[in-house]
Amino acid sequence: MPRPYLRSGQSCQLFSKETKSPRVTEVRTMSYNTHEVENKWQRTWSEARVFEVEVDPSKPKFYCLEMFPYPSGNMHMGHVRNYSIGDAMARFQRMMGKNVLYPMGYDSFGMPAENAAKKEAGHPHSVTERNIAMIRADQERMGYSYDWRRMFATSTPEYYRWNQNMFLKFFEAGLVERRFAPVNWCNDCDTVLANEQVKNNRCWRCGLEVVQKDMAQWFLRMTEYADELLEELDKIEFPENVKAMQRNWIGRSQGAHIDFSVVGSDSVIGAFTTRPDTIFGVTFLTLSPEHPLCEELVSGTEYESAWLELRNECARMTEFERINMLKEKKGVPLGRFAKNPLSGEEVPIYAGNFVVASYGTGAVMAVPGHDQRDYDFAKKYGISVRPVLSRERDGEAIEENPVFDGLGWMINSNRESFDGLHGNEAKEAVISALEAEGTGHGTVQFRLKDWLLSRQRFWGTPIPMLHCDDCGVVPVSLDDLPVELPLDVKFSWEDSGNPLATNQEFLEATCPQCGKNARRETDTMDTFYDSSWYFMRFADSNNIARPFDPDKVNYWMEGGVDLYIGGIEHAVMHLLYARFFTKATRDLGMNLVGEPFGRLVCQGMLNAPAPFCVKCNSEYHVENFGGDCPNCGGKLSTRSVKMGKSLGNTISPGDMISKFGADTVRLFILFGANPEAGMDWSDSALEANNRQLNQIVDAFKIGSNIKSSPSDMDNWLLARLLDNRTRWTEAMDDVSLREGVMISHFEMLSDWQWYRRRGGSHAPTINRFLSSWAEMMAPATPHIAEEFWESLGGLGLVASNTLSEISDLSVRDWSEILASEEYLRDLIDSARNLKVLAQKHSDIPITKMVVQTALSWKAELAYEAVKLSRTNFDFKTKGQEYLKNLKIFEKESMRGEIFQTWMAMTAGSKKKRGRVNTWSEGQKNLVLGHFDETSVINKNSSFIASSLQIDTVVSYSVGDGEDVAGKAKVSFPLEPGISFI
RNA sequence: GCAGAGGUACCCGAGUUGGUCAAAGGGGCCGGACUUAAGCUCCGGUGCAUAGUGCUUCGCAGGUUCAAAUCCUGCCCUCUGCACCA
Repeated sequence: MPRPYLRSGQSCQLFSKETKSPRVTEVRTMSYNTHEVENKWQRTWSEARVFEVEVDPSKPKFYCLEMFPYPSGNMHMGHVRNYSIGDAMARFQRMMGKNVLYPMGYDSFGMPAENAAKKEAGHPHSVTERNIAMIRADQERMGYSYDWRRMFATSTPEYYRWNQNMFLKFFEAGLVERRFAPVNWCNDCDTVLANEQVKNNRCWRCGLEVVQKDMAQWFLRMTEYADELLEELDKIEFPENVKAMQRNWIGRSQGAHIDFSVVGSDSVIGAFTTRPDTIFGVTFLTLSPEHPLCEELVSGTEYESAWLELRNECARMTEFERINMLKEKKGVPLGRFAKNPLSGEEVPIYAGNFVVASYGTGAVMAVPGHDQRDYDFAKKYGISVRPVLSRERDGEAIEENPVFDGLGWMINSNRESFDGLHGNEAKEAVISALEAEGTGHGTVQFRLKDWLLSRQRFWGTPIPMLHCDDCGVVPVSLDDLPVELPLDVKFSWEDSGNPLATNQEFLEATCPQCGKNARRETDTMDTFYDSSWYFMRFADSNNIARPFDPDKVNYWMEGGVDLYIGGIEHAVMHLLYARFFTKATRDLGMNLVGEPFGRLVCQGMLNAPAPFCVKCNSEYHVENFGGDCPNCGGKLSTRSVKMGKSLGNTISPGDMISKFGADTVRLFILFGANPEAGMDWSDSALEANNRQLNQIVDAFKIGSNIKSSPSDMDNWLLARLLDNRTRWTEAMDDVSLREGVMISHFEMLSDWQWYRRRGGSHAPTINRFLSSWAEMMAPATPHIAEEFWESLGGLGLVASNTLSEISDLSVRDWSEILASEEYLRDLIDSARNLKVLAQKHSDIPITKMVVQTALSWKAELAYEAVKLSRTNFDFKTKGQEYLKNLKIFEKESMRGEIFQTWMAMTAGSKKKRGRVNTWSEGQKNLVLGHFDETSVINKNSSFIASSLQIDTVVSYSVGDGEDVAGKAKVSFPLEPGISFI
């Protein structure tokens, strides 16, 4: 049973306040008081608590989440786009009857708060609190439907105590490690960085060049999960580029670890290679200049100084120099030799600037015969080249440049049984031989490193560990959590480093093992740790006994977050950490799911115009608009580039809301581009969307004040409603928001306008149409939709209702009324074009249109053709035979014309397909139903006449009147001959 | 160099299981209606031709097909990520 969706006897008061102004009554477009409307509904929603949800196993759940923001002050347009997408989907899924979890929180630990605190000599805590209040107010102003009860900030002890709690559990499980390691250090930020946070050897945050330091650091053993992280990428619904980036980052490569013993020494050089099948082609080894063995090998020899020079050069090089220098491969001999474990050959050892210390073992077995880089190196230093793979079976291995680096057949092995093996078989044979002789083994190498977790910063989660002189490194006991950050800390530019390190009160602790004094760890956690599990906390935000209740998490997280929306910049870091974390907590028994995110949508860039110099190919700050290029003095043009502070081409959401209202901003954002696509900011497009919204307001105003009289158009309107809503539901379900909004905010309006133009005016139909329309508008423009809903007397709130039932419409066959209207539209369209042409042949203005519809035998033929086409009749082979047996075909004089018509209907010509293939279902129904074109045209003659701006329209079947302008011959079923007088 | 995404009319942008595609929608521009007047709203136009179903077009060049924006091959260009990764 369809749910009743209207209260009876409602009078319409839609925006009656607006009509007070005498000016407005003249203006045909209604505008509305956005602030009043938006405030009113935001208040109503909040009071009715419609967005508050709880676990309810009887309903399907939908977890809609946006990457929570770092609170840096006011909300910016990128946020607006992110949340407008999420909110539309959350609201849509609620309408679809889902139990929707849609939370918001703040990722509030991090460096910027420290810097701000220094600037104003305050505390990061107060800076953060203030910023959270600002961004939250902005979010509320946009009307986002969050369950605010679940809100939290990660910088509160209520949250970060669970960071610590889980850290200790990871520690117990052996996932935490403290070790000395060469780390990436940023002088500006005064802290180490994880590998993921170094971009082109620069700090991801401040851009300063990263230097290497050796320090004791805390690691999370993410590499334990490397395989699973890689393999499950195939199963999850991430965009391809994100998957590619993660695969790239994890960088699994399969190969062999091979030990080369150093001649005249006990040392062994382990090398990783993906091509063990080329082992017989090794003619030298290359170590990274930093390799510890280098020093040992050259110490006290004539080679020492050259090596030292190379090592120092590599160590002090800036990034720019390094890139430049690496165009040239450079190396020095170390004066020693290593023994190839399979061939027994002794090959020279080099140090090379191109060998990366941190990848693999920092040593490369060089095969110049089959590796381009090794080949170039060998040629430069006069080292021999030995090809050991052939392109063909039983072929030769030849030295060539560029080298052959594909898989081939082994040859020139100086041991039995290897020659003739190919590709993977060859690799396996070599590995088995190495394993049998204890000189190597098959192995997998990852580019992914363990997660370097510790930061030497204040504003983060304190790592809950203690340093005891007697017991060493000891975990804080679970009962002593949280280890809180002290609030009585002053920040200033003079003090560099971590204030925790000098805070006596914080530092002093008691060792839980021996009871003596201990020193607290002063490193805090990388803030990516905070965001690696926040989505699970949202399932149970206010739990004070544990991070989250497993039952709640398992309900909400089943299959992962259903829709996760955020920026592509987190493709590797956040998304990889969170995936790892979820698997780790799963293995601790805290949750069932292993992959945190189901469908991931990465919103596109938001661009805005900025001055641009074509010649210099660079963009400038907006203050240069109208001026000349600061670089070359040439004329500046405009280009759309990513919105950002550096160019000043930002748009303030607050200003836009004040000017046009939240609904217009949301409509613009959603209509401007699909979520994944980049989008350009345009003031004129924003204004156009505002006009569109005002037109809709106008439609509702007219629609609820109508004199009622039924007509055929009512069925048409309901048919359009059914079609639109079906397509809308599909589009929205697929997160194709642009398409969804196009239907709900554009096509619905133009259908409404056509209905009105055609004289539609029936209150029950209109009510039905408008109330469904109000629902369809709710995800994108919720405030105005709610206003419409109320004015129509709808029950409850659109925000909490499920979509009203329209299945009663779908049982009816609307194709004929749709086709008939389409016929009329097409007729007017072609007549309009023809009229222009006809006018050229006439000296006096055209006043009359004559429409000659096709003769009945043509309609009969069409009927036969359509009927046959429904049975998958093969017109090509059997069509002519069928035609010849028809009664009409008996008239010999007409056979030529009949044949032509039949062919046009069925087989078509080379260039045009037969009508049975091109007619829509509705058109076919018209043909089958013996659609009376003449009477439809005559019935609508005055409408057609006014559309075409002529006086009279007459229609008759060919032969029933004068053949004006000889148009009888072109008449065809559904394509009448049209002439103008 | 490797990987991923792309190149559609003045602009943005849909369309890519081949056919109803001269190609949705929006912006801009143009015309008409309404109006004292519009920056509002409504109707229409916006490749060329034409009293009609014709021609040319979807980065460039070929190919498959009765039929290509859509499929295949090669090339050019743009964006993004990774990069002496062994």
